[in-house]
Amino acid sequence: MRTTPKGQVKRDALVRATITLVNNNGFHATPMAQIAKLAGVSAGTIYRYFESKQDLINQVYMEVKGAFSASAFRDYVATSSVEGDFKQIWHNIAAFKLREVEEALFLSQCDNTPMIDEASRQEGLKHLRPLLDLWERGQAQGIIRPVSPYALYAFTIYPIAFLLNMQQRDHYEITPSRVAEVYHMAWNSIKA
Amino acid sequence: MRTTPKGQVKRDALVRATITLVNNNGFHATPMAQIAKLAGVSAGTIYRYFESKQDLINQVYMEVKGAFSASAFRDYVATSSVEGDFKQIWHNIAAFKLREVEEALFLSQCDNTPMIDEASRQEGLKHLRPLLDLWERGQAQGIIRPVSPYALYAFTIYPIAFLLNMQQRDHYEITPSRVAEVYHMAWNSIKA
DNA sequence: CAAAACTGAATGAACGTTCATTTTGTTACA
DNA sequence: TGTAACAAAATGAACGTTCATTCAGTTTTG
Repeated sequence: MRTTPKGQVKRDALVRATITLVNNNGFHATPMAQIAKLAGVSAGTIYRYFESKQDLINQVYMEVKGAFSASAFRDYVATSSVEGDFKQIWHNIAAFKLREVEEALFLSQCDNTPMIDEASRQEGLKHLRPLLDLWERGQAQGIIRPVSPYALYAFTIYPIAFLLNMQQRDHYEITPSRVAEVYHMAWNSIKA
Repeated sequence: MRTTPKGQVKRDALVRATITLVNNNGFHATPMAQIAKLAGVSAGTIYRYFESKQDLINQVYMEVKGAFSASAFRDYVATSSVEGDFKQIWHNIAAFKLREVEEALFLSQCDNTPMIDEASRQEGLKHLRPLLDLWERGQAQGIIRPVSPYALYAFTIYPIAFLLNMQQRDHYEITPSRVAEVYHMAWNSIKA
């Protein structure tokens, strides 16, 4: 039995290496040679899987964003409780960021720098549809503040990225009880 | 009468050019030659004012951070009202970010990437002391949630940066009435 | 054994930084 | 005030390095 399609093992190693190195040094400060080395692969091999460095980053971004969204909406089926639904999705997102720290830090860097094409960025945004729908529903019911989804995102999801960054720099530790506390802060900021 | 100390005019031009170009392309993707060109200065001249590219970024960061803090606490004197004090500081910060968009975007990029030394970062953090003190006071009075200052920052100041970024990408427009709304979201998230 | 995958040295472009030279500004002196 | 001597600031071509990418040759796979 083969669990990993053979042709993907080097590609996966390259994706992993890219995430790690970009987190530590930034995109333009990490040479292709270093990515290849950490992946245990020759420099030229990268170009068998990716057209260029930019293509590599874009693909990694899309994949990580996909994994993130899949986690965010895992097992999600809309119920009659907007707050319950939101709580579930929010905790899914928080859990992903705590579990897949490297992936989450990578996304945070992508979303805050000019390293990703605007096109790929737009594409990645589409995955958030279910959350936007939920928010609209909550607003229609007068449960959630009637403000732009960007404002809702800024006060519920974005702060998690900040806290994760601080944890990474040893200024903050994210414990389970703190997660609950942070959730309440998020909900209080957007509830009507 | 000379209003601008002659020796600083080229340095200022270089600082401005750095901010603009780093915002648009990122640190490692903007060559010194380009910075020089936009500043209307020869490439070699940069090294009369800055030791290296890294030194340039660090100095620009510290200066912008200083201007930011000065704005944040302009005319601030602690009163007996924690909420009033917070409101003033928060609006000072929001006003700075709306007025000095380029500077604010630059800071946001610095704070979210490995482009600044951890030392400079720590140094810049010190300027926030008055806000941290205010928060402690509010917590002692039971007015503000007893959580880490990083959590308070994540839900009050950090979201502004996100909204500014979205405005820059034409996904959101920050109007005066929205500022008031966003303030309430911030306060609701941290009030006890 | 043919095709596909992989290698790593080679390539050329781009970069940060330096420095010999020129330009601009200041001082000294008649 | 005009000018010669000096100093400081600025220039931009040149240097050495680093980088993304290519490709001729080698190994692996089926």
